[in-house]
Amino acid sequence: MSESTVELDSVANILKLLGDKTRLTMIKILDTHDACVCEFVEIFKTSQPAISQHIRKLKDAGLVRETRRGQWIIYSLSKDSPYYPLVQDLLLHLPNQDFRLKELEEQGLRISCE
Amino acid sequence: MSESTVELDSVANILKLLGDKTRLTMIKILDTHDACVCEFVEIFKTSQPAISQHIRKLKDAGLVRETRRGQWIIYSLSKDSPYYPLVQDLLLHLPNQDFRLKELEEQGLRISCE
DNA sequence: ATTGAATATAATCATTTGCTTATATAATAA
DNA sequence: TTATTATATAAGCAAATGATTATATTCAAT
Repeated sequence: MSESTVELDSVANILKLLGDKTRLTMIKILDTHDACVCEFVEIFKTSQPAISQHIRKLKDAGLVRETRRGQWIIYSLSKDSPYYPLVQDLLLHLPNQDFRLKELEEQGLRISCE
Repeated sequence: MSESTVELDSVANILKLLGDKTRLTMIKILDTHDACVCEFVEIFKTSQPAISQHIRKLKDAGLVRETRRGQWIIYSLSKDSPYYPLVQDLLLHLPNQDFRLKELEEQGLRISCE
């Protein structure tokens, strides 16, 4: 069969991880654009530590990987995760979140990280 | 497009709900077989109130519906839920759980509810 | 009517979660 | 070297979660 199944317990963990509005939105955004912590801070109007902690969970689960670029750390979806296919299927059911990055650009806050 | 997207917040809630080993297994089982509380009690080797409370959450979210049959209440997937397509996609990534019902039958515990 | 079986609900409690504040680290710029 | 910016980490705390025990409800059988 073409569907790759994974351990049920692991899937439950992934779903718990994505069962959070902030993290789910992050992943949806990262599906189309890499981003840094400071951008998420703006988008979610919350504290930097809060964002860092969300990101760490996603990173610990292997869903996201980081690349340092100067003083910024750019986060992106880790496409080689065994859960990537599952996550992709999930994201199809979510409305596009590009408007959030658009808002940032209008405020001139997106460029600040590049 | 053919994909039906739903509110991101609602999806986060559904994922949180399914981000629990017990509930996720329940849904996977219900995808192929209706079941009653007493069967889940046997399968998960946990207390009856614990199972009832899990079921209530699934019911409150509209993922599951109940049908009384004598003294038993039979639970089944609610296929008209707006989240049914999402759930179906999810379940494809999970290993089959039929062995759990098979074990029940071998112990003669499945028939007890019919 | 009474008993028993299946299920639900309520109260309680320990654990987990997600935030906050405060502080540390790492890279850049002056 | 010192200051600044981006990010991480730690500690503390309130709220949410999932179990347990005890009790209520509902239907069936006697």
